Amino acid sequence: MTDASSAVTEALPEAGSKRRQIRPKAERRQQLIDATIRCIAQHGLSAVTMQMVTREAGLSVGIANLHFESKDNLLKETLRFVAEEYHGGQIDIMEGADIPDLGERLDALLDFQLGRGVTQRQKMSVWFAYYGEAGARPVYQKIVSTVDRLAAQKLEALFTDIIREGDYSGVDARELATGYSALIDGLHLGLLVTPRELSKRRARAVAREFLRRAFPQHIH
Amino acid sequence: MTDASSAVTEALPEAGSKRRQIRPKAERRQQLIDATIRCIAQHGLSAVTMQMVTREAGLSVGIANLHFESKDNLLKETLRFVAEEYHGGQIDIMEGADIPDLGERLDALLDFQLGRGVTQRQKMSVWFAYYGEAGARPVYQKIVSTVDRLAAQKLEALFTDIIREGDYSGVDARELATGYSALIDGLHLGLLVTPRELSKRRARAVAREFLRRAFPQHIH
DNA sequence: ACCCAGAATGAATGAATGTTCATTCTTGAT
DNA sequence: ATCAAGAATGAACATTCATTCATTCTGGGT
Repeated sequence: MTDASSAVTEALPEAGSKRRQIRPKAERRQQLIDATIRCIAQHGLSAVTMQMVTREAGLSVGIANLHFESKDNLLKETLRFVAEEYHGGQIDIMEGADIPDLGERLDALLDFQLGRGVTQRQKMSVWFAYYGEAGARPVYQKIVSTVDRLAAQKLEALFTDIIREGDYSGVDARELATGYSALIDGLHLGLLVTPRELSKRRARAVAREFLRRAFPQHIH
Repeated sequence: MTDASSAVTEALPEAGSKRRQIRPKAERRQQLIDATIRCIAQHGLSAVTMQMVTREAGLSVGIANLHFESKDNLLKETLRFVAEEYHGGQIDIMEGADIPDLGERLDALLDFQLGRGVTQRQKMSVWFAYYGEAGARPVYQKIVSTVDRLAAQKLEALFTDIIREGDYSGVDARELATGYSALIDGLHLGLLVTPRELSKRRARAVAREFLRRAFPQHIH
């Protein structure tokens, strides 16, 4: 994937560095997308303005319409980035030839899904902000559906392998994959909306228990 | 709870009935909340305007600020209504002395959670639109948390009873309740965002399988 | 040293939105 | 029949926001 941490060679944003910098298109795009993510997380999707985003990025308002054609497009591209980052990470692990043991691979998947990177408030906020609008905006539905379908297929394939290896009976890989995906989504929701009631530790325990119940030989 | 179907004695909205009607405060409030729900579902939370809502309700723009002080407040009260309707319905069933058999009570709960009333696109859209903003708006978090906590307690109590009755071992009621709640939330998300991939029928099958795995004697 | 393609800026513009309030209208009590 | 309380209206206002574009500035090529 593209490098998420964009501010590598960039000077510190402080110290009145008002000097205008010219950077390649791709870098500016990522810079604006990152700023958009932070703004959505902090203020909510419905409160995000172009001025807010460009100020967060340390740029002028005109630049956003230069690299993206409109606010709508910037939001769309931001969703695409988050969706691909999340699902791409999942898929990498599920395909993961680097982890031959299937049980360990499951563990790695769970770690990714409920670990530091994904469950950061920022990313979760963005994720569900778009879900909230998805009912009214087919564009968002399509973006999420596309990456989601691929991830679902990979998960089903992984479950199928595990079922074969463990000789589990009476288990439908497809149904189980649907359930597991829904469970993870629901736990993310809980972490976002009621962090007092649901700790990250407990969320992992719950997800792990779900897997253990289905694949007792592979988990623990 | 308050009567959700408000338009009982109201005349048909058609036929140029431009005559001004004076109605009690509570009725107008509900009328506006209902209109808000429809608007959020159709256009998305971030696109909802006061003009849109009042037109949908067949009223003038001034009326909204008469009964609610502001748009913010109208949205807040709408969330409160949806949250209480959903969680209230759940709690009624879980406490339900009218269904003595615990297995049947579980079934009734599942029917409610994934049945017609709740999974209507309208209600789901509203639900997740607010979840999306919850990260940035503590008010929303608080409203949802309050009702959510009570429902979680009732569910845990029900699971505890079932575990005792079925003599199930190695099952933690609290953890299982967290998992089941998360699963239902995740299935709602799936139904909203990827209705093509997840049918209502399959969502119910998945949830049912989760319960059957935990309480085999009580489900089927 | 010079130049210019195009990256970056931000004041200006016009459209949209939340809120107000002077006015009109309805209804139930007298 | 009359009246007052207050419910309902919608034009007007002030604000905010997305978008534009004339202008400025930068950095690599010559």
